[in-house]
Amino acid sequence: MRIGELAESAGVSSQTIRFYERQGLLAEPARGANGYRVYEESAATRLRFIAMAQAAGLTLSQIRSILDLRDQGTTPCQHVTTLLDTRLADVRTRIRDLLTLQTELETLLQRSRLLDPGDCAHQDICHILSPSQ
Amino acid sequence: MRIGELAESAGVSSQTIRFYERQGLLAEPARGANGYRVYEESAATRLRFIAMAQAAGLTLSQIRSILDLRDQGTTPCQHVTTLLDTRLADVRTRIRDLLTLQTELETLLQRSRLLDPGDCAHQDICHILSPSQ
DNA sequence: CTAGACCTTGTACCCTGGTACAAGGTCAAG
DNA sequence: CTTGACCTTGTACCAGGGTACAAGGTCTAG
Repeated sequence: MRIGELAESAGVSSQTIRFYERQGLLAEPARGANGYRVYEESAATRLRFIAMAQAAGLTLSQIRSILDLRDQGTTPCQHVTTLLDTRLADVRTRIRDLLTLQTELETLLQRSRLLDPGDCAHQDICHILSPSQ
Repeated sequence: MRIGELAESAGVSSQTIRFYERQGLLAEPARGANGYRVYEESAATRLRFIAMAQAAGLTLSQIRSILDLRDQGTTPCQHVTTLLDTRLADVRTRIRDLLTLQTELETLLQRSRLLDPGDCAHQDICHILSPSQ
């Protein structure tokens, strides 16, 4: 399988595959007589794994750490669990922060409906976003 | 007021103030005989506004667009309202996405508790993150 | 034999909001 | 007169996940 076919089957670009290779996510593949990269089916599996892990919100370097364990022959399940746990905590924190921000934005927008732009003083820049809550 | 004092009073670093100046968020201030930047009180107001707008989730370039209107003598309220409206929609979308991700992560972690690492096959890389949901 | 679709490498760039460092100038206190 | 805290400019760098482009090689169909 050449890089373009692999890219096609994984739904990424050839450039992305070379990028992943540089990042250590994909091993350097065999080369044909012409110097073209020649991939085995396992590369497609690996790309699918990367996509799954990205969808779970892991970074490429975290994903690499998983793949490194696997390549060393270690079952990475415990590490994966730890990463997902940490990620879940981050997501929960982020959700809380965004809910707070949502409320804040709603308050500001309500204020904007009540305030008259004609009253917006120069020194405040804009009275919607002013310290006097 | 010199840059260090302004920075202190605004809770940012001197470097950040120079960065904002380069980004067009702060006008170039007057200079003392020694070449030092000399700020008026209005610079502190402006920095406070920037901090407020950042807390509302606006980007520096959006904040600059608000400040530009104000500097041209236009009341920026309508523009601010539009930006906050758009931002609120983004925040809501982001919250929905994160809630979906949270559920997904919980599902994966539950799966990790049920699966035996000893069963994790090499070709899957890790069975927790495997396509067979 | 040539067009065009593919492949190679290397390098630079995108965004965002800064941070870090170098090499030098200025000023007040001791 | 020196030390240390401050200031100046310019430049480069960080994460994260790629994308873009240049300049060239290769292969296949017509």
